[in-house]
Amino acid sequence: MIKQHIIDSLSNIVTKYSQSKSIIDNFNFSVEVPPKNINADFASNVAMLIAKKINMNPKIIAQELSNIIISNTSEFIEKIEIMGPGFINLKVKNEVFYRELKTILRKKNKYGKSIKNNKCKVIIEFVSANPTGPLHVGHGRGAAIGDSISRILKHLGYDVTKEYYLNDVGNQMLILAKSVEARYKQLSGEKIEFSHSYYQGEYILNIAKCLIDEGKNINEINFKYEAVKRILKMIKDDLKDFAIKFDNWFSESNIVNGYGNRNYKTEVDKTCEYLLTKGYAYEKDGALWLASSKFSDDKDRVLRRSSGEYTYFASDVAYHKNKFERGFLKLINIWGADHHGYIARIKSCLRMLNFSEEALNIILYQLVVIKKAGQPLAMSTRMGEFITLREVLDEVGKDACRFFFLMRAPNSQFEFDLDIAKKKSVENPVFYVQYVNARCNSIIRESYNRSDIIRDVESVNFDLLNTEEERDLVKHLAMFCDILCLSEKTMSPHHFTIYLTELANKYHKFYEHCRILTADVSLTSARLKLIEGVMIIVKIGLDLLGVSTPNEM
RNA sequence: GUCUCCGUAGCUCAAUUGGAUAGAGCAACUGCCUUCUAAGCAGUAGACUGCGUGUUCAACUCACGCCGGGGACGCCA
Repeated sequence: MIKQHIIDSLSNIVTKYSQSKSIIDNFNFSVEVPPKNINADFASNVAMLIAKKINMNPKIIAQELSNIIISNTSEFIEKIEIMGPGFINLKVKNEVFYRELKTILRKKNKYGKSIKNNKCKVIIEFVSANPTGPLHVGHGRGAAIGDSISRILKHLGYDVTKEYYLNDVGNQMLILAKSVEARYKQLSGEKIEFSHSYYQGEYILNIAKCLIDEGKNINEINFKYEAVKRILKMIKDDLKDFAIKFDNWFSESNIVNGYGNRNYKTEVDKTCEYLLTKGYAYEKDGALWLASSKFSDDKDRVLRRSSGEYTYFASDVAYHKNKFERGFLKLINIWGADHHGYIARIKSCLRMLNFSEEALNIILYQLVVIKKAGQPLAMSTRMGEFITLREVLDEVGKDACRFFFLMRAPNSQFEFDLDIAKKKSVENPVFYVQYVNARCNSIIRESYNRSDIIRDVESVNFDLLNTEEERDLVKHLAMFCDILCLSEKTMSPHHFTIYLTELANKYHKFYEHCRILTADVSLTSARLKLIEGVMIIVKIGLDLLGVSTPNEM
């Protein structure tokens, strides 16, 4: 957390400085890594912000500030320069970075763990695909994002629960049951038409075949039960091979039908009653309406249909209420962008129920466009036209697939060109990063043939790591925790794929320029420690993405 | 029509949330393996950041308006 340390030190200085100018403002200034052409480790824009406030020349302010900085932070700042319109550029002493490297080596895979010291209970809900068909690539993206965010939050110290919300009630279940039943009858020789409103996918046919093979009488078969059971098995298998494990599977039928006792009021009953008594809901045309337009929604929504059945929306509201009641202080939902119109509705409802709407954090990911033979494919579960996650997993493997999904910010839509993914699988960026670990490992193994190496962290002379490549690499390692915090702030794991690719690039450069195993024992020992540090960070980083680190490639 | 997201190199995407000369990978071209893994490194080429106006010391980033693409607007889930 070198950057954070600099921010803290600067804050103190700025506060005193502005008091001397009788300004009250804590200036939301930045400390960033400057562009390559600038010979500094960090740069701050604080002088320009102050200058604007009191209408003075930013360079003069920068000069005054830097005098104070240099006399207060001499233990870690080596040099200050004022450049451009008034940037304060800081060169940090090498030993500061070496100290951070030592911390990495001491803490190993616990490095960066719980730096936020926040044990807040968080529930993150993702995938939640309807059990009417196998997972497609869109679900895969949501799965990769959700799982990676939970890993990041866990590493930061949060108490995270991963949950899958299972929509196992409603119309779609009826259609599913009928679809399987129709296929079953066709296979049994009945000449019936297969409605275009049924699920067209081949998996429906396969389920029907299985049922035939089991030889049960048609009257004994509960088609809905059999279909959901089998599809759920497919989904769970796919997730398992995608290295995703949920802590909890939450069934919508619990909310709608209760937990078994039919006479008992269900959660959705209670939620709707509450809204009714508070005047947030009203009856009209035989249906129960939510007055969501009084909040941030653009119109009112039906909670209970005139048929007496609850809408999906009603059970979803009760479900979110249930999450709060289970004691979660922070709710994260990973939704496909097609749900965006839903946010205003659910948030306005949470306010009516007296829950904090800020506690609900919804991350939308743009849908994946699949391209095959240069043509974008239309996706529709019902038509059976979709690329399954399974297909992509089989083609490119779990690691490449996850890394690929996580290279983009959730909010940017991207094209998944299947032909490229298949053909270029070996040149996927994930291998570039994994290769770092394989190369490091090979050297470490080789080093065990020598008895003169200094293995103790405290006895190694890190000052010997003084080439440009080494300093660059150590500096990049020291940025790890900042990326961790950034990923939390933006709720996006893609910063890590970028960070790791850059780290790999710096490592490979180092590898080309610096021979590690040489006759110089002190230098060899220091470089081996640097390699160990790289391996630790690559391992933690890839772990946060759910990608493995093979020792040999 | 209303809302929303996106538009950056030939392609797929970044840009530390307003910072300095906009970066990677793939594709193309040129070099580098009898020493720790060439799934690598070095180099060349490739960008009017869709268009326009504005805000300011500073705009890919913010505001407004166009153009183009995705998505959402059910008593479906």
